[in-house]
Amino acid sequence: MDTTESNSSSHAKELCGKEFIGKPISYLYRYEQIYIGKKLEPYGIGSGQFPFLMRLYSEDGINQESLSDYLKIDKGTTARAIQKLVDENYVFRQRDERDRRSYRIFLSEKAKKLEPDMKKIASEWEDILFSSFDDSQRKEITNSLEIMFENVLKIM
Amino acid sequence: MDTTESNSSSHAKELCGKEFIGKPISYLYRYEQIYIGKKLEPYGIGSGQFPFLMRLYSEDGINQESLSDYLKIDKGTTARAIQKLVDENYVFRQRDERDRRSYRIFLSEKAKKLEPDMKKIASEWEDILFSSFDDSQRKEITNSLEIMFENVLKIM
DNA sequence: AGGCAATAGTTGCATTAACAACTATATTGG
DNA sequence: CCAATATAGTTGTTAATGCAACTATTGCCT
Repeated sequence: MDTTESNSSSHAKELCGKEFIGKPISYLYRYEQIYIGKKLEPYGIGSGQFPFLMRLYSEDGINQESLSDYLKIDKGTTARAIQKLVDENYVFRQRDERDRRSYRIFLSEKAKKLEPDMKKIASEWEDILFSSFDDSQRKEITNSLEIMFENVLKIM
Repeated sequence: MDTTESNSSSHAKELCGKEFIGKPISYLYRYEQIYIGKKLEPYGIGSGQFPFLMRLYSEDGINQESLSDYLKIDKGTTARAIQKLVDENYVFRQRDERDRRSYRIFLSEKAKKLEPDMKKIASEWEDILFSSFDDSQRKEITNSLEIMFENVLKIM
């Protein structure tokens, strides 16, 4: 990969010798979708529902707004993902009597039984990503990614 | 792919107390799409065309298969992205006379003039991601992400 | 030469996701 | 209390993307 790039700004210069960081991030996202999607096939759901399910394992009974806020996913996308989870009997909605605009989302028994399966899928994906790193590097990288996440949050 | 019980369950435990690595990766990908998409609006193209344009700045005249291979993006997606770039006069196709199945993709003068603009968009995004890191950490993180990319490549 | 597998590209279809406009409920300020 | 505003959720539209089926060309093998 020997490329000669013209660098007409100080910023462009940084990009010259190496990859754009967007490339591995895009790749890791897209292939996680494929990997998780395949693993979820036997369960009748898709990769788009996975983050919501994982979030509910941590905090059952929260509403769609909270899910959207936490995952930073559009509330329309959240509405449709939850609908699919309802259709497949992974969660059910319950009107919040304190605020009748919102629904609280609860895991079904079926979903609760599958929690170990779901967490195993997540951790196996992590094991692939980190297969060449030791636990200390793993922590370091995870931490760096979360800081980058915060850096973007600050300006969005 | 290693899916042994001991390995994954020990890591599944780690998943309990902290974030799934997929969360920041997904976020960084989705918000890059939004950020780049907005920056590209004045140019009449979308975030989906950006990686192809960037790749062509490094290696002009390659074919769609090479673009797909390098970016690890489906060839159907590549076909449609290149079509949009053709429609907006950023690139043109030229039949490869040595292999008439393929087209070589070349940057137009318009695209060449905009190379500094495009690289500036890319590097400004990187500056946001890395805003709390020094150059050495930046290199370290970039390198780690590329290794994770390779780790996934190995098994896909 | 003829046939068959591989390669390059296109297109239909499905999923994920953002954005915007909309409904319904809640809250706040006169 | 009512009007204006804010919040929770839904839905239509669009873009990016992967997969699979298809066409066309190439190259290999007997």
